[in-house]
Amino acid sequence: MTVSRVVNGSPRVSPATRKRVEEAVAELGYVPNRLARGLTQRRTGVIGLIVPDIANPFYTLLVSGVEKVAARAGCHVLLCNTHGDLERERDYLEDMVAFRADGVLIAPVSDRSKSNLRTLAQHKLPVVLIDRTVQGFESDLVQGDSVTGARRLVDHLIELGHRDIAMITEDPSVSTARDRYQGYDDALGAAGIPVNPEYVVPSNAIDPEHVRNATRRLLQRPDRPSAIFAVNNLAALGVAEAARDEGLTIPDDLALVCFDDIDYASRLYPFLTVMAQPAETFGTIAGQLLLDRLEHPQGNRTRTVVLPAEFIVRVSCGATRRPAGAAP
Amino acid sequence: MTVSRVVNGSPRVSPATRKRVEEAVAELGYVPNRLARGLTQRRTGVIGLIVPDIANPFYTLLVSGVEKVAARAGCHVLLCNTHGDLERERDYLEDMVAFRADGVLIAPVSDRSKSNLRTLAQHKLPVVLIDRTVQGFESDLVQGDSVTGARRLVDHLIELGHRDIAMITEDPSVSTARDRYQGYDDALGAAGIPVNPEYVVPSNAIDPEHVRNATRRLLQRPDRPSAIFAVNNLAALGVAEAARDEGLTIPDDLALVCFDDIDYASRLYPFLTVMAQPAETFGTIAGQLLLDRLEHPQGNRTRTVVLPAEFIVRVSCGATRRPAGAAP
DNA sequence: GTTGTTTGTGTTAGCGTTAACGCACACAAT
DNA sequence: ATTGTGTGCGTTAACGCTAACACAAACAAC
Repeated sequence: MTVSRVVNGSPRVSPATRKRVEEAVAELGYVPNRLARGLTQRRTGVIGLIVPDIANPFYTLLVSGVEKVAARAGCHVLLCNTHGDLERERDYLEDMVAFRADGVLIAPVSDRSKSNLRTLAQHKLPVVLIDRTVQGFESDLVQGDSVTGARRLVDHLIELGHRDIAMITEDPSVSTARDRYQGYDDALGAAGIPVNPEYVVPSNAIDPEHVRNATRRLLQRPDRPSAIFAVNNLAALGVAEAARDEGLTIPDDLALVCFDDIDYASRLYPFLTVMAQPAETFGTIAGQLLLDRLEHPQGNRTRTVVLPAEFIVRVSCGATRRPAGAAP
Repeated sequence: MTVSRVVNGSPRVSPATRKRVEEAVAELGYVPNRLARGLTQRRTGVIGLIVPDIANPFYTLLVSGVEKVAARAGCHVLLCNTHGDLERERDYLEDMVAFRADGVLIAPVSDRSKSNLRTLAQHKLPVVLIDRTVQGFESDLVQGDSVTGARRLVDHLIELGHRDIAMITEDPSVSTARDRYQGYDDALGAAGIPVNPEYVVPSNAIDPEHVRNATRRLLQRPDRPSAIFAVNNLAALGVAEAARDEGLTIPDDLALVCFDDIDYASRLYPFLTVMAQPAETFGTIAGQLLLDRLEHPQGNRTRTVVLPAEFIVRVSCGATRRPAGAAP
């Protein structure tokens, strides 16, 4: 018990005893067992972080942001990668309960994650949703403004003279895909361009190969579009590969814009015109919301933070002929 | 106890009892407490993963690989980001002991991580080093062949006619930096080119801004080099930015090669000539080594796996004028 | 009918902490 | 001298699980 008091810095220990304990701790290499501590305290200092794809630069930065605020608060991150798979998501969420994580940050697979999330609610684990909402599930939330962002991107294409604008999207059960389609639709509508259903290509945006194939088929059409709005960065990557496959040059033969930057790619060579979301900030804010809720568990009202995206014009949309001062 | 037997699938339970327990579990939403289980079993199913920079695409893919094999084995990953900071690394390692992680995968900061790692050895936590060795510390290890890879890259620059070849490197206490310098030195030596110490620029490769500034100074010299070998992908990124700052075009005014690909960047737009290491495989192999050691704790000999890198010629070295079929 | 063996279930103790309380001692106030 | 107030440290029990053993009942073997 006295050891516990020393380790936890309780003041009710005499300096002499404290010193003796500290010496013993140092000599024996004693490290307190946080499992045992978690059992008694009902607090583990672990938070779960669940994302569909760590390797997607958007989520990578998000993870990085979460880790940063967690570390600052003395918390640790259990990282889970669902690969967009609902079952894996369910298992991971149950695991978070089993490990008695203090809370969970999750970029859910889609609206169908709702039943998975109820497990958490049952066990009273605080949750913060990131990037994607889940219809019918209320909780703290950090998201971007997809409708406005998409509108802006497609408006830009229209201003450049494009009228045959396709969208590579993903399942409408994903809130961001829904919202971005809405922005696309709004932009076309405002310009008096009818939506061509053949130009709205559903795909699996988590997998660039899938996008690549879907886009190739689109580009092989006799009435192929002159511009493409990709629902996110990895979809844009698939489009770029498909264009190369088809011998088309971006932006000369095909304009391309998308949501989410691929920052290292853009810094290396400023190619993609994007709505860049502050991915790391998504993570830090979400982390703070969760930590805050851990400190004030009584707080009842759910909070929503909407982060603005930044419109960055580079080469792929065709607005500029080449990147300033760059190769090749 | 009977519940425990049902949950763990022990055969010594009657079907009737098993059914009753399962029904109760479902109805109550009971989820076994893994902290308590960890306490009795001395096994948590958690492995620690410690890297210097999650956001570096190399480590991101590595993390992804580790998570994949861990998940397959029913293990979970505690993710730690040291930002190349020795103290943070020490704290994290101690935390891994505190959480009674079953083992640790670590890409250490440098040779100076040795004392940090001894904490683990004391507590008999299995360790697998990834990417970087630590002088004087024996353990399982997964690494690339940096000497050969660097030699190949610099040989390539020499074949293209370059003689004024600089290297952006990092602290020689980092094994990969040491090895890659060795390859650079070997290549120049074999070509009879003396090493110009002014061309060997030490930098902090974890921070592209730092590299950028160091490279700008290098490029402002009257005898600026015609080619640069960057110790890794993020260093190359700093070089690319510095070149843009100085109004130089890559590869026309400056050739650039580096270790480690930035895969999404390269797929979007094939720019960098690199030695591409199989980053995800680093993670999966390391994970397998650790899991194997968890199953066979008696195993004594440490194992070393060396993974080959792939030499990929793209635009930045100047060997080709433009990427096949791509823009702009 | 005695002696094993197997099967299903219960009991006890212990994993390493800490919350909550207990108690001796010192020191001050009445 | 009595009462109160801290201070420093120890004891007990509990967190939720499982290893190890206990034991009754059923079933087989001699």
